[in-house]
Amino acid sequence: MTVTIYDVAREAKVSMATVSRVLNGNPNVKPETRKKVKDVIERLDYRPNAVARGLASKKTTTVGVIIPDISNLYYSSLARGLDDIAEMYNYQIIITNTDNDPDKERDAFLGLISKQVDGIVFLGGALNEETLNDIKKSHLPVVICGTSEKDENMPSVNIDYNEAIKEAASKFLDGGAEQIAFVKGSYSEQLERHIVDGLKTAYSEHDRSFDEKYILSTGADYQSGAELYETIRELEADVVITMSDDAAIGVLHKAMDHDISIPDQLQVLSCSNTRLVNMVRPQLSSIALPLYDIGAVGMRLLTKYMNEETVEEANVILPYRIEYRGTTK
Amino acid sequence: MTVTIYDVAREAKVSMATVSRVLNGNPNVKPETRKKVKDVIERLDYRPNAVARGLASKKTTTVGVIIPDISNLYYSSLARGLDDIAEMYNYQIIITNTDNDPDKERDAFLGLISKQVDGIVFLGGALNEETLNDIKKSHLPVVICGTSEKDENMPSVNIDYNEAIKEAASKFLDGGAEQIAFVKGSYSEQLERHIVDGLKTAYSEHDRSFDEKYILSTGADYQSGAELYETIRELEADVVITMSDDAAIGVLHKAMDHDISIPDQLQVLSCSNTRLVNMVRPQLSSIALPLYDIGAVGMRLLTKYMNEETVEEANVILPYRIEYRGTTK
DNA sequence: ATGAAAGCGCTAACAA
DNA sequence: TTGTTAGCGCTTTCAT
Repeated sequence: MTVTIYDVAREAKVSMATVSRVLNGNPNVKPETRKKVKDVIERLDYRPNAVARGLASKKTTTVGVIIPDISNLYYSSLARGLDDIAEMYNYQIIITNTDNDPDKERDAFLGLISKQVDGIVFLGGALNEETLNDIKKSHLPVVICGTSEKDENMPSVNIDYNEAIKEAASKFLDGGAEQIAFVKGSYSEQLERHIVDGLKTAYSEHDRSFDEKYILSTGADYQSGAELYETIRELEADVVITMSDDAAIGVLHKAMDHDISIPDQLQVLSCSNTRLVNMVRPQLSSIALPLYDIGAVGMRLLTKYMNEETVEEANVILPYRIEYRGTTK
Repeated sequence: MTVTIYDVAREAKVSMATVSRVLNGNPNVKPETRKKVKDVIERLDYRPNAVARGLASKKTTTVGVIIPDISNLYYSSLARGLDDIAEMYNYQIIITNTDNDPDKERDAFLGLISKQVDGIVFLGGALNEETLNDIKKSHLPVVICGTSEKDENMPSVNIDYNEAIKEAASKFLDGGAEQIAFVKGSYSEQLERHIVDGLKTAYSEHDRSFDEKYILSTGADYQSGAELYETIRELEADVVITMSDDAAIGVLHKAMDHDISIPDQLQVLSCSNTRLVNMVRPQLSSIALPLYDIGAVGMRLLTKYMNEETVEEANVILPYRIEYRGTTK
């Protein structure tokens, strides 16, 4: 049979309360009692049952992670940052993939609730309205990483997309770019709005106006990018900015297949900077999002909420860098 | 306050036992009672507390996943397959990264045990001896995916590495290759042995013998591959087989930087076939491991153990394909 | 078909 | 400093 706190108490000739105290580092235990108990714990190879603990204390030391697709480098990089910090604070993470499907998202959320997680991190993708309401009703600590939701009043970690895109677009425009096309993935509307705003600002600062027909919509994968190339050519854009690295590489390769010279005839900039960027030739220019850090900071932020520490800033903005490589002039 | 099974019982004017029965689909409930209870559940928006359930039933419907690094495409592809099947069977997964560090691995395992997971999947990497013993002692269902451990008597899902490498090597040798170098990552010794066996068999079938100095050791990342190129050149190998796609691409790019013509002067074959293979030019030839399927089948296998179904074959071998693309003749 | 009651293994008042 | 005891919210015999 499995050894319980009761066995330890009996062997150490103390009450289970005392064992519980040494387990939880409660200072109100005489050092010699503590030692005695620890010895028995060691001898019996006793390990506390986290489930029982969770039931009694209403804390499970697990946090739920809702993520579109863990096999996507963008999200898994965020997730890795999360997990490292979670581990540091002795939390474990339950991951659920949603493919950005609202139904799956909701199921994931309800599943996590029933598992009594202490908090939830929402990674990337679009948070749908209904889930958002569920979250609010649950009164659970929630942090959103790498995306924005509609009313931006939930704790979050991001970069300043608006500013990043503005900076990039300005530079292209300064360099004489004719027309910038922007390829969005399946991100949140809010995030998209920031980006379009950035684009518009850059244009207007150059006394031009950005036509929304240059906003292209597609999947975040290589194939989607490749398929989009035709549209880009028809639009006669000479710069493409994409959300995902994969899509950027799809565009890039397709363009090269058409003997378009990169970056002279077409410049490509992605917005992720996963390690894919170094694996193509020419190397992909990219807005470097500190993905790992976003995840890590997000988890740290969540621990603050879970421990009811005071949080100075609920909406953390992390710095970005624009890495100009071979696909830009 | 949160609504409990007791509230439902009271409102429905039945005992909590009956509520529990309808919750668990126990047939011994009069249809009209069932309906009454279900109505109340709906009305109160009652959701069972999985922690309490876990404590009472000794089943948590969560499985632990021990993985070297979730931000690695190889592992995250496995993980995605896992999670999809887990979801299908109503399990949730707790993921812990180990970086192949034995200490982290052990901590991860102990953490999962204390969380009372119903089973564990070990994904890739090397399973260290001590953890292996812990696992055996725990009597928990465990499945190993995408790697082999020493005594191959644990349930596992893999491809036939030996055969795959033999086939690939034979083809190179048939094509007049002078010397094949093999680049291993940080995989299990057992797996490595299969691969070296395959290599040796291929050589001996060509009346040659494989010299172990052509086995190169490095990390699984791009940079490691790039750094290895020098060694490969010194060894005068004209074929490189690597475990990871990243490393292969590193070798590839470095070789191209040295104006080595691919595949004429150097052929490169990786062993993963993650979606990176299409993102380099020339496209990377690769032994296609059905990563998603390995994860999915592994999870399915685990559910069988957890439900105490009979398992016909504990060591599943999935088919592989060799995709010859631009980096091989 | 339904209910009563005893746990599951722990935490957290409250007493002492 | 330590022990007693009452739960936490559910499942699961055992009666009825």
